[in-house]
Amino acid sequence: MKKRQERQERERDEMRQAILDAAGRIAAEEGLEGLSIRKIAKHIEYSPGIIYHYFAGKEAIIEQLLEHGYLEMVSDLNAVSAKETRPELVFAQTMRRYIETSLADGVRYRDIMLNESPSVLSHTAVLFRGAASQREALNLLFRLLRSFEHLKEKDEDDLERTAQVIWSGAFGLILRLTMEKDLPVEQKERLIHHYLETTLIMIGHL
Amino acid sequence: MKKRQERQERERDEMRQAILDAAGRIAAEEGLEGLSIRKIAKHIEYSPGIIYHYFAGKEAIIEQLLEHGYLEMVSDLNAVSAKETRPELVFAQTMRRYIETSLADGVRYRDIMLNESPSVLSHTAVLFRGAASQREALNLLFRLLRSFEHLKEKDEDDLERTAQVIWSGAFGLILRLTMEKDLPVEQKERLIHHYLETTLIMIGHL
DNA sequence: CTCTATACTGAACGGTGTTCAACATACTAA
DNA sequence: TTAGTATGTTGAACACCGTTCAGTATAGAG
Repeated sequence: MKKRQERQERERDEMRQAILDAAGRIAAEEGLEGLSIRKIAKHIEYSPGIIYHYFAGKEAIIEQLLEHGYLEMVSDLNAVSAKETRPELVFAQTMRRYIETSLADGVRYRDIMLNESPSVLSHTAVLFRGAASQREALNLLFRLLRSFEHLKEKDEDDLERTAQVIWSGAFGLILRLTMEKDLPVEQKERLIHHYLETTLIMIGHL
Repeated sequence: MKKRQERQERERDEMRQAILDAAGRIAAEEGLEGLSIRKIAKHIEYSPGIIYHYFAGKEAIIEQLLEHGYLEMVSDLNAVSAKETRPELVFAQTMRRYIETSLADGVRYRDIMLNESPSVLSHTAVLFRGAASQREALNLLFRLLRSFEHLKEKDEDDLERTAQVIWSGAFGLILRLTMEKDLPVEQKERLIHHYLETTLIMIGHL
């Protein structure tokens, strides 16, 4: 009978999830750098040591946390691009959503705590590590590019690199906008707009 | 007589510099996250407490460290752009240098220590905070753009935003290249090339 | 020769991630 | 049913960390 094994595994997963949930709540409230093993332990009402039976260490927990958040976001982006059909609009809307969601998350992680630079740093990390599981997002963008009429036959590798360049651009833009946190909303908007516009110009002339 | 005051001030500066030097050496050897007040203290053969007579805290030291490195780099870029005159070439060479120097720094900070993700994080921080004192770099890029014949009369704000978008793109590209550390050199090269090319296409059609 | 400002120490506070011997409990095999 | 093993769990300990601060030494001013 392997019922036991199943249940054991399920319980293990539940514990892992409980740890991740606690970690998520703490990170949301205090920022990533406010997250500590001991706090998680207190939250789930166990002793700190136990966490190492379920995760290799703090890093592993953070990694899981960020990966989850990031994948959630990408699936969100996919939903957007299903509604519209004109390539330029799909592109613009998707990228805009990506940028805005990232910024919103940034505020969530940053403004809650008064602490200045370490949190900025942690936000950078969020984006950064998110990007590590980013193939999916890149694929999305790749498909987006393919949907442009004049890129239908373009060389695969070239298009892939173009996608990377565009993605990197958005990535950098988000960092800059996060950084200059006191930039008026209106000016942020203009920067995003400009980014989308110039990128579309570029796409148009490939 | 204020000779005394002068000397006192000089000594103060020397101590500050000694602290920064020690911090720099440690950061170069162990990465930014390996840097600690206590290690600095040991390095300069003083007790940890004294450091707080010269700096507000660890953050302040790191800030100084990064700002210094970043400014050095920008002045380096200026030197490059003085030699060549054709706008496209100046642009390409400057951006390439920026990217490559950043990557080289990345390796210095990362590969020396085996430790995986925290150092990646710290590298991100290097670029990120560097960017905080980045007006200078942006100005450089702005002037670069102005040197293109067809942009001579372009709207100031528009060009400024274009510069920001381009800069952000490079920024993001560097992060991506740092991230995927195992990418073959040749492929990195192709990505950089592609970035420069597409960006130039974009500039050409503004 | 006091006095005061500055430099400096070293212990302490309250954290951190991580490890590990020991114990408890649940389940299997005899 | 019982002995034995695998798993879950604890709590103390280790070796760090940034930061503060009472107290001491030292050097220059009056």
